Amino acid sequence: MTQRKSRADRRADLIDAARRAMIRHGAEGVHLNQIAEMAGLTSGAVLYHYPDLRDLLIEAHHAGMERFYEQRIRKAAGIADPARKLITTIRSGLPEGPDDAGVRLLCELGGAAGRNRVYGTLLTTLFDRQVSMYQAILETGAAQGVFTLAGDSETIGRNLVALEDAYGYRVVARHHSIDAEAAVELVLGYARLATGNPLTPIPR
Amino acid sequence: MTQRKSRADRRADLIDAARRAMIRHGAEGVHLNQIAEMAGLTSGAVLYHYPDLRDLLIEAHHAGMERFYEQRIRKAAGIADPARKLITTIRSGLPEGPDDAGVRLLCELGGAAGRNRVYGTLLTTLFDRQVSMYQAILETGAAQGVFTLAGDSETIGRNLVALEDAYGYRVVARHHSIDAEAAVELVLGYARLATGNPLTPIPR
DNA sequence: CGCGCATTTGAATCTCAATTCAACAATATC
DNA sequence: GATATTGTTGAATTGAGATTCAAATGCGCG
Repeated sequence: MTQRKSRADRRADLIDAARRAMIRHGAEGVHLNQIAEMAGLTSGAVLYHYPDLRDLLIEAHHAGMERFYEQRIRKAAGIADPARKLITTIRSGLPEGPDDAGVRLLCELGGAAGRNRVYGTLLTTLFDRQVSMYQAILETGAAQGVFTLAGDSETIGRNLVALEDAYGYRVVARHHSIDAEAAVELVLGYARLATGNPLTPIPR
Repeated sequence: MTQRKSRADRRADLIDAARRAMIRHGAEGVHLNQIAEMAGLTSGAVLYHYPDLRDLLIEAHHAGMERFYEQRIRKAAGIADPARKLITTIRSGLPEGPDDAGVRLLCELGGAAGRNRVYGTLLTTLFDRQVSMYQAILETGAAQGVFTLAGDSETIGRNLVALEDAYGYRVVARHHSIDAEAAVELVLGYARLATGNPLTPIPR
């Protein structure tokens, strides 16, 4: 038998297994057995912890978003210079390649969000948090005089998140000319226009 | 029995039924019986025309995209003034509300495009066509001197399509403050920045 | 140690959608 | 108007995945 675990540990495992299974099989096409297999358990054990599969899927999506957001914050955490911070943040919002797990999961959710209120709310909340994150960077840069904002910070923030989203989809769908690098450059291009800062990859 | 129809007519009906069924139940969660019911037939009849369901779904997605794209072209067709044409085109790329069928179907596809090459290609192709559409408008406006482009037309076109995409998702997911109107205004805001044209709703 | 509870299995069962197909009905063909 | 062809049904079958549950197993604890 598989290593026996405490309730909390096992639930954490299952959330992670569900996340990975959804990336492979789709947010809605995923099957109980696939999640069980990912976790190295039988379907009965999964059901023991989550009698309603939907609860597990929601928790898994929630966890995936939290992980995605936290990672972005962490990557930009130590950077004081607003220009460098903005560049780093933009990079962290785009997939590293077509198989990037974090972005793939978010993409899976897009369609379901139109039919499912819970998923819609989840995605909407993430969007707003990311906008706030950008606003903070933009306002700081403006206050320091390194950014000359071409509009209010909320609008620019929204556009940055929107562009990331959309180009993330392109990368994941394997657009022939919009790969991970090109996507970064496209978003950076808008950021330059909106901040009046050259945002060179390695600013002095 | 339901009215009997020719092969071609019935297939057209089924494509439309599949499109509507997918919008209601999801691109991947849709069932044969739901499509049959939408078409007013039994599952056997559907299978008679499409032994492999996937073929029907692909054709339905293809038709949905074609319809979406053609509609955009048609709405802007008679307009000579580049500024008005750009405004109209932007409007036509965004959903009219959270239940907009055209955009809903495209959103459904986003997640699947990462796992399914056919869907990925379909979406990528649509993206590129829309970019070309915008490029033509931008270039015309620049040639006439009414637009002062803040970058090359391809980049601006890509950003316009990307913003439409992303805000379309927000509207469909019922974002509390980004409704259909706000989405139009956000994309227009970028278009103003990129073209240097005020793009007022009713230009003289 | 041994009791008792929590976790997991595996097999049996249930459920529901896909699939098959013989029979039937509408339409076309001559 | 007879016959062939095409489209459709409805009922039977199959199959895959969800669900249930008694039994087995590991673990904490007195």
